[in-house]
Amino acid sequence: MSQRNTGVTSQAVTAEACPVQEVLDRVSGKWSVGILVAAAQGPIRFTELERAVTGISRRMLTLTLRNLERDGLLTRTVYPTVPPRVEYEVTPVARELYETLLRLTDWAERHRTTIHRSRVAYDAEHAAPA
Amino acid sequence: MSQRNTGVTSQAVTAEACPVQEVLDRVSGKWSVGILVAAAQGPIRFTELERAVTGISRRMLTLTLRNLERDGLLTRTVYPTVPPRVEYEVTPVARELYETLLRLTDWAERHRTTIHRSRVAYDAEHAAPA
DNA sequence: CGGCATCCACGAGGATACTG
DNA sequence: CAGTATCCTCGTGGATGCCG
Repeated sequence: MSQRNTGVTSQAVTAEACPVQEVLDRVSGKWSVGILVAAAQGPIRFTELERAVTGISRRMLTLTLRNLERDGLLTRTVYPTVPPRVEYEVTPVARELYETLLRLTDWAERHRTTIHRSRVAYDAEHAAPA
Repeated sequence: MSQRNTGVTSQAVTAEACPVQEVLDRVSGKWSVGILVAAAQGPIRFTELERAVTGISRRMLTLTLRNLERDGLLTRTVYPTVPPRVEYEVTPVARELYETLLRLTDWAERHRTTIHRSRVAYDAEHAAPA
């Protein structure tokens, strides 16, 4: 997820998969969702985001913020005060996305243990053939 | 286990984001969804998948397949016939995931033009300050 | 047919430092 | 405070070749 997406390898995966892929590409990048979630609570400042999204670097925060803004998922408001103050806020579109993301969360939570068990079983069967 | 992991880089982003991130990580990798969609139609063979998921390499197909199988999203059935025959089939859990993925598709389609316009506007305003 | 192993290219993203 | 710029690492995934 860079400002200049040179590697747009996403082509026609499957007729039905295209739109999904599109969303996934937009939401991917490991930080987008975190930022979206943090901003979903209400207007939030740059530094606040930096602290809210654990582990993100200044660079990636800026980059991801720009992308989200570009896609119309976040609005950027600059207050020309002496200590600069910038606030980010999710748009209605992003809020809708957030809602559907919640479905995914739900799915993840419901099957978390099942998946985990599946992994353990798989690993046991494939890493310890003895 | 000298293989490289396709896209399982789960981390702690934000308390609320964790589960989402977990799903996203599992579904990311650019091929998982395509494979899931192709397999959702019913049992499908390796070569069929290779053709169904446009642009995927043999390597990535195998890798992603393994990950999906490991997570219990796909079942792998080997028929010990003379020309080897392996069939992959989505599990109920994966089918549920597929359903929620459809919500995302819906979101993407509903806001596709909006987002596209937002991008154009953003680019116009930021790349051509004149 | 259905893989796995190897080599390699590229770009996402971390660390660090500087600025308005 | 809110970025921007630069360097560098390393994971992701493409290409190719061999094997059961």
